[in-house]
Amino acid sequence: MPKIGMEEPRRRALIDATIHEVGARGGMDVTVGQIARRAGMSTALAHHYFGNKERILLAAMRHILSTFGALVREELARVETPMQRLNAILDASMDRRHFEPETVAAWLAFYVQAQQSPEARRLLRVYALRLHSNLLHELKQLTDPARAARMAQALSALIDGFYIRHALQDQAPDRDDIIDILRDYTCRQLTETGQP
Amino acid sequence: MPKIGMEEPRRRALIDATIHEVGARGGMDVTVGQIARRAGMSTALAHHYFGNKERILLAAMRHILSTFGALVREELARVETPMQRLNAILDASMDRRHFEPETVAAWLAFYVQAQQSPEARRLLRVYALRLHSNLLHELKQLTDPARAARMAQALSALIDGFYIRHALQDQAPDRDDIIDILRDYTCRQLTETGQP
Amino acid sequence: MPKIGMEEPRRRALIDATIHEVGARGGMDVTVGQIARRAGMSTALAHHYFGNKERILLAAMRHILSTFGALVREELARVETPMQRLNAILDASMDRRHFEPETVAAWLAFYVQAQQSPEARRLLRVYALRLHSNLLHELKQLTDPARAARMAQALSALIDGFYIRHALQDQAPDRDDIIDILRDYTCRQLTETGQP
Amino acid sequence: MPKIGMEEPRRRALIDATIHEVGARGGMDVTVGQIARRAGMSTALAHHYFGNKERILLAAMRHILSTFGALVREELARVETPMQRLNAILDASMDRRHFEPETVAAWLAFYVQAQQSPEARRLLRVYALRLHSNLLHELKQLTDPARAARMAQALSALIDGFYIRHALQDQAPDRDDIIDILRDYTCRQLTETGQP
DNA sequence: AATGAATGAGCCTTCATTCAT
DNA sequence: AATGAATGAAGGCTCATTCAT
Repeated sequence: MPKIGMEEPRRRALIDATIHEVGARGGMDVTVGQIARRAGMSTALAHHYFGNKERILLAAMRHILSTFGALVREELARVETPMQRLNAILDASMDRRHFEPETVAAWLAFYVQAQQSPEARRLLRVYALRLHSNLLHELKQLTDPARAARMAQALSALIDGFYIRHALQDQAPDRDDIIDILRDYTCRQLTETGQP
Repeated sequence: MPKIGMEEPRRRALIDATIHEVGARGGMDVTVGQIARRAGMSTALAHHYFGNKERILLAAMRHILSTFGALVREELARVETPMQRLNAILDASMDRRHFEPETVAAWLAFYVQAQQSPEARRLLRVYALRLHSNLLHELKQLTDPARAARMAQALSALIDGFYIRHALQDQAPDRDDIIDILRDYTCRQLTETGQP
Repeated sequence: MPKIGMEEPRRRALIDATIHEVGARGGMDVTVGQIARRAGMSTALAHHYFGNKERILLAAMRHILSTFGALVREELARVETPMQRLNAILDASMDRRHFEPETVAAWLAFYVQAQQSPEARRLLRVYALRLHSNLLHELKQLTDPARAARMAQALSALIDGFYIRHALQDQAPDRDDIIDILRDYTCRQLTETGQP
Repeated sequence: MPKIGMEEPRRRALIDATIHEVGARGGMDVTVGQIARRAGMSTALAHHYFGNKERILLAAMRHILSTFGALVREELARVETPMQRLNAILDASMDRRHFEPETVAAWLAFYVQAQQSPEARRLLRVYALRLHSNLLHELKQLTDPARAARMAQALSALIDGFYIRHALQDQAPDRDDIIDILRDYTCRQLTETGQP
């Protein structure tokens, strides 16, 4: 009985399965078979919908990044002042949902994948750039352009750094401590005390 | 051509080849064949010396981490005051040699590998712990324990964060800018303008 | 050419090919490639249906043993008296079909395999036990329990002994002579001329 | 320090190691490396002494068979009458030394090997022939030629059959029971009670 | 006499991908 | 829409054998 309009749910199921599987295995060395099985279909169908493995992986990556982007946008929509908006970005970046082990592992795996796949690289650049420009936009209203730029870079690095560390080390600070550190950093940078 | 005492040079050649190959391909999905070919020997010989692929990979990882550790120790040996030593750690962490594209790629790949291989995980933890305790040791002499702890975590994250970003994004700040940011961060943290 | 329901014929083809190949080569050192080629398919498909080499070999062994068992049962169904049934077992054991060189070689190879594979050992034990209990059941109705037991053991050993010798030596007696010897043995044992 | 006159002990060590290794692993799939290691030398040396693997295996087989032959000869030297000599052959064939698990396994493995290697086949034929003619020689003095021939075949088969069964099945009768069965068989055959 | 070094060939197994139904 | 069938290609690993010392 040929079902109709199955394309969307099937694609979703495959993307979800990919993220779970990549996360569970902790790397990109997942097989189409594993993904398809978890998604409850045959490998042939997976290929039917995505053409090849790389495209499945890219779709999953795109999904993770767009989820992240949506979350930031959502948080930003709620607040007004630059300082609030800055904090909103940081909060969103540290949202609990990103810290689910599977997501973290998938994220890290995609980082590596990006070195081999130009398209993955492009996607990651888009994410990095957007985070950077989001931060920069708010920071520019809070301090001079040079410092704003430097802070945006530092905050981005902190976010990625904590993220990656969280993926591997039990001794990494937990989410609340991280937010404290980020707030403390911005706070001190914005407090005008010229370095002697 | 001497036919004895080949073990050491062969192992070295394989380790170097592994790092280059992992770096060049940007991931752990290198074959023993590729490594062996680059090291100028047969795959059988590679297996003869290391037993299996994982052990080759781990040896390469161990080499990278110990190189990193040696560099830090070397820099630390040159200076005296806590502040100098702190800067020495940061400088060493940002040493140009770590930023050769192949090394960066290998480093990143090892991070992923660590999620699958307990031994890789252990190695990475050792590195992270050592960096952290090195930083902490100096920071404790410069500020109160709570802030020292927080700073050590932040600096570790910044280092890893910049490192990972450097691996992927052209727009990542260059080494000198990174050092500026790290210095600026520590400087501001250590300048007593306490938040109430 | 129908593309569904291929599993059964494929498995059969692989089992047959295994027996032929093991028989032709005279040992278990057959490769999956050889088996698959003879069965007219790729090695990948062989693995698809059986999982791994050992399972292919075990399936072949199981097939040989169950063929043997079926033959005995078939012969037994035809006759009535204990003596007839005893002879039926001996006849079936010496059936021409078991003496095809390939089957003999495969049989022998399985005996060796049994020393390494617990499952193979189990299968062979089941065969030996069944033969023994079949013999014993009839013999008990023809003589006292002690002698029945001893005869069952002797006949089993004779069957296996002739079988193995047939596999290797041209000078081994042929099937009819073997049957004569078996009959003569039972006959004399059952004729009451007790040793004092 | 080049040792001299090492050839003999080295060869012996390799032969012993082969038998142990084949017996321990229960098959001919032993590697030259395993044999050499157990014999306490390098694989290169093993090749130096025997040329190739097959020759090592054959030497081991030859050793087992000649040990068997020597034992029979030894036993035969001790007794006089045909009946005593017949029993001596049977006793020697069932000697405890043959039933050490390693020897049994090696024996069985050689049987299979014989299907692939003409030389192994030849060796085994020699053994079988010698056993047969030994038996025949004595039996001819105890009964008519036709029965003697038949008995020789039956006894050979019984010996091999019990041997092979012993290798695999716990339920096989032990050595003493086997000897009882063999004696009982000959006794009844030689007792003149014409079959009706 | 003895061995570490070295390799070519081969085997089992996996996997992405295609095809016919 | 969906899948079982099927495979080519490749990868990790083993091993008998050779060579130079």
